Amino acid sequence: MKFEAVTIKDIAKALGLSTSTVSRALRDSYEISPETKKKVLEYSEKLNYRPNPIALSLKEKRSRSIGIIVCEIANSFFSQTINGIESIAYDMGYNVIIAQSHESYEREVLNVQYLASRSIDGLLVSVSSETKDLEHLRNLHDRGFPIVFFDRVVDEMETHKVIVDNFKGAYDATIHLVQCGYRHIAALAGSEYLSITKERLGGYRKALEDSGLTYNENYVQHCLHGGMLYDEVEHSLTALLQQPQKPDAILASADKLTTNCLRYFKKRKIRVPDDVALIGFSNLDLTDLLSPSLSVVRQPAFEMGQLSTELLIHQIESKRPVKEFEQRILPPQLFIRESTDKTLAG
Amino acid sequence: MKFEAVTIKDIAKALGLSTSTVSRALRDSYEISPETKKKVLEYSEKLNYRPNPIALSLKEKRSRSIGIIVCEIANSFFSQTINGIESIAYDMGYNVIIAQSHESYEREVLNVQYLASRSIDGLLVSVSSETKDLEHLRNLHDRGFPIVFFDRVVDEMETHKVIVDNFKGAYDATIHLVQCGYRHIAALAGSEYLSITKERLGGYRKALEDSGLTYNENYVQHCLHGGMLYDEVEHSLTALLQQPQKPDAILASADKLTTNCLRYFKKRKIRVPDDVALIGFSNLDLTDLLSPSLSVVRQPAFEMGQLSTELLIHQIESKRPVKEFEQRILPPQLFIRESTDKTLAG
DNA sequence: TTTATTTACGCAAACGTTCCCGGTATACAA
DNA sequence: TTGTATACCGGGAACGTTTGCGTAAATAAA
Repeated sequence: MKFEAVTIKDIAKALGLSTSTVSRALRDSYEISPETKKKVLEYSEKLNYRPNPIALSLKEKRSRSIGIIVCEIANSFFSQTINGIESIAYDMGYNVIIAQSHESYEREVLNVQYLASRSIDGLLVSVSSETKDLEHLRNLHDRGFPIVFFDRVVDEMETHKVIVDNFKGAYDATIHLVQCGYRHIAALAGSEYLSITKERLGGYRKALEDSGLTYNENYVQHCLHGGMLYDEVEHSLTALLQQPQKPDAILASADKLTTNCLRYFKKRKIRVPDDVALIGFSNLDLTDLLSPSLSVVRQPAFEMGQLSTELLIHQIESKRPVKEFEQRILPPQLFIRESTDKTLAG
Repeated sequence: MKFEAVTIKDIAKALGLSTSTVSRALRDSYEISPETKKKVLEYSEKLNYRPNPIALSLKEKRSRSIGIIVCEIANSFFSQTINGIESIAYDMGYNVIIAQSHESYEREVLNVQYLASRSIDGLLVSVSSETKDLEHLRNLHDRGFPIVFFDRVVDEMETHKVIVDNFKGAYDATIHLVQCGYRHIAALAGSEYLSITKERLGGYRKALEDSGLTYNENYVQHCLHGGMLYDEVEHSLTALLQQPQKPDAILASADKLTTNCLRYFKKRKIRVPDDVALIGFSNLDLTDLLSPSLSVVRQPAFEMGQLSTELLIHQIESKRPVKEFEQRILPPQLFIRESTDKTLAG
């Protein structure tokens, strides 16, 4: 089932020219006479000639395509980020190949290897929640391969990084809870390996301390798979609610964590915010339609995608090795809705 | 900024062998002695040799990658489908390249051209809601290029197609509304060009007739962009609610249509289902958490992705041109929740 | 010992493209 | 006539890989 495309050879043969002449005519070289150019252009137009990017990639050792590795595209934050990435890549003439790790370290490694061997020119990465060993990426990075991290970055590698101010996001959310009168604020966090988890917990803790509340480590639960598995969330929440002093508010630090939290409460007929308040990091477009509507910390996902891609392509196209790396920190946005604010409840 | 990978030549030179010998040793050819094989294997292991897929693609005229064209990945149905596609493609050793049309015909054409020139082996397509001209796809298809349509298929082309029983889905949903006592059932439909729109409206109409209700074309509104634009939905709903006899129930025939419908009602403080009931096609994972929880027709998205991919890869790997095409129809599933059933309302 | 067969490897072409290094023909000045 | 630009074009290598064919040496069969 082959699909024969027309090549430069076909054109050359048909026109009685050499491939070099046809190639040059197509690229409008000064060495080719106007008549020949015209003939070649017309004929290749007629046959709908398209240069073979595979052959070009092989020759030029670059493919004008970049790889993206995320945990899930079925996640509002990441699909919005991908849209941002695409918009820039498209403008700059790059193609985008998306791979999902599904929060599995093993899949992430396989994807990195695949994409690298596939001659992509650069990589945009948000690591999986299982990832602690970075050999698969460091390997590439050490050899000068352009990598940009976004959202879930890693401290151990010197590259461009684009993140949101997670500390501030969690801090503001926690302060908001305190201002609403909650005093027993628990945190439902993602994988301990992730940078975002540490930063968000940092903001949470600082806000408690600044508010004169004591930080209680029994009030912090981790879900290794970032809320992807409902059972994990259920287990963590059950643990939290079994504390001697039941928490009256919860800060969930990831999209799926937040929604699965809500699902748990609905299942157990726990009223939000009356029995327990809930605020979470989320980029869902539907938070206003949920019951109750969700207070969230929202990230500028589209912009993060755009910015990361600009940094990456800039590095790819740089003549000399890039040694100075930037870390861009974007502001999160706080949205207050019914799940924390009793006065809003309908 | 080049990234030099180790090639078969490097290995050959280092070991004093020819490239052919190394190549054969790596593929475990019977023509190579065990000792040579061992040497080659060990050395290439040490250097972490990876065959260059670009070179392979050029030689074999196939890239072991397939293209996907959907309108949006930030859409539950499509991201679930993509997961299904990926799962099969991964098992069969294929890589997947995703492109989004964002419901734009122009973007769709560009994507098709890009992917085709990129030497993909086959294409999985769900057309944009603007698409009526199919030249960009027919062109490829006529030359024997494997294309499989899913969900949004087109009648005009003879290929494998995987769809859900849209007629039945809409029929069942409408019958359900009738059984709940609604008598003035309107339909909020997607683009008129789409197969799914026609089929779903067909089911809606038949159900009305079978129930002794008259079909009223003023009760049918189309949104060209399938609900992507809130204003479009608002406009359509306003038109529906301005009918002399206001509808008491609405069947929305796409994901975004359904959620934007709910958003409209919430904004206007129209109570669901008391003022108007709502049921829609949707693959959201959060329909149970919405306020009110949504009655939906759900599609087996993951399975559709799997099935489409199996058909596509089968065609790609078929020795002789495939002339007999299958149309697979999967059953939709009806979920009854608060938005239509007053007895469930909390 | 001669001939046939097997074993183990190298050579070179091919995939589509670009580009360096030539070459030839015409025109014009010396 | 010779020299020398200029304009235009072709040959062939290279990118990394596979594979058909050729062939030397070693072994088996005669």
